[in-house]
Amino acid sequence: MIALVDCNNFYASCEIIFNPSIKNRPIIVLSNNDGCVIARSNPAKKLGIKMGVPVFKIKEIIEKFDVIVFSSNFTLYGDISNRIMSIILSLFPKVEIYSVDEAFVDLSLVPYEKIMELTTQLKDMIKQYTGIPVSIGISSTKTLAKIANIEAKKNSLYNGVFMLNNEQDIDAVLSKLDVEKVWGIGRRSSILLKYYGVRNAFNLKKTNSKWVKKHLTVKGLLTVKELNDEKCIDFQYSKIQRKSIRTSRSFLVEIYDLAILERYIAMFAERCSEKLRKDGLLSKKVSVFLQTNYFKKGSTRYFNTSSRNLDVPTSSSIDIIKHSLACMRTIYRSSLGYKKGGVILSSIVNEDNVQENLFSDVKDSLRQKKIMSSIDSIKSRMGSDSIRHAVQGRKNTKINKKSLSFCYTTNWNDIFTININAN
DNA sequence: TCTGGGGTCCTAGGACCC
DNA sequence: TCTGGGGTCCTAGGACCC
Repeated sequence: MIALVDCNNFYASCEIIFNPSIKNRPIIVLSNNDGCVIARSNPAKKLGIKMGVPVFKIKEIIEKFDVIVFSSNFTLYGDISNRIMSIILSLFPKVEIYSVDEAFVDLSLVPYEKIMELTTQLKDMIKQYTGIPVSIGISSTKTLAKIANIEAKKNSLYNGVFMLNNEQDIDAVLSKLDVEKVWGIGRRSSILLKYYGVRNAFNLKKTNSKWVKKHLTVKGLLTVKELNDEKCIDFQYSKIQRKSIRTSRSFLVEIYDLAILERYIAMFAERCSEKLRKDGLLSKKVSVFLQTNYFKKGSTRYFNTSSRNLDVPTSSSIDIIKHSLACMRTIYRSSLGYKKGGVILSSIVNEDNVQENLFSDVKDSLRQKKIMSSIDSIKSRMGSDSIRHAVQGRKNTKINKKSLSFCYTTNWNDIFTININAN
């Protein structure tokens, strides 16, 4: 059997840990620039606030119902996530960390009659140690465990842990589940499926394999097999090497000025190279994209990317910034205002697995390596703002976060203070 | 006024080879 | 009248995930 452990309303729950008094209030967490809703507490869901809606569209609801609004505090969520994952790993050796708030647990070594007891214990432990409520769904394949998890969340009778294990029960649950809710079936596929009368997960389970492969590719076929109790999607116990690294942002206002764009692109490029170095990786391909505001009616829709293949893989900010800026200039059109941009690194290889070029300047790359490690160590001691490339300019390229909570668990200055009054 | 960010995988079609 | 057959590799774009 496989268990899927999934945190309930994760980002909202993280905010509640340090503000217990808001536990039963409607809470939403916003994306970068405080743009749209990316997490909601249960009371907020009940108010009809949908995932992904832009804040300005629900302004009235927020005011009327006194909804509590947080900017996203990914540092906090990341740290809480790490704590939860280590609790899971302390009880179960075979775990796949699937996302910031989800993990698959391989229960193949757990005796069947012990499964409910142990998973319930895990749920209680996470709640006690971190304050985060989780739901656990158990079944024979990942896809079915996902569905069991939906059930565990939906029905409070199950007390957060639900096992889906005999065909009759499975079919009963599947026939009540909208096909779009199935893991792997997205918006596009569900439109197609519904057009052909495949409305719920049970219909999908019974759909002809050949038809599915033709219309939904092999991925769809795997999903259908998993619904039919056939394990197809393997566990990934160890972290596999990343294939791409991206840093991108929406800008608060439309940017026309090349010099300002250069600052942003340089900043993105540097972030990307820092991520590379942190993982001991090198990249051989740099891409940059720019995009105009496609929500604005009547304005030119422009999206373009430009890439460069490098002779030798690198993780040097100097190189990566240089190439990113060169790419950016080839797609920049001075008449347009840009709303979003980003840098993507791909063709990623491991540091100690490099194919050097016959003509590469080994001396220079060693020199750059030293510079980079100096910069990294200065930043780790003095803060990430302490040193920067000239092209990034002196001003901070800030994004809007009006309602940011503290980094309670990762920053000494943000640690809780308790005043005890002797009187 | 105002609409996130970071990933993965698959496929069709182009470019190339003999 | 009439123009092969069998491959590989790469990439852009689409669909999906959280």
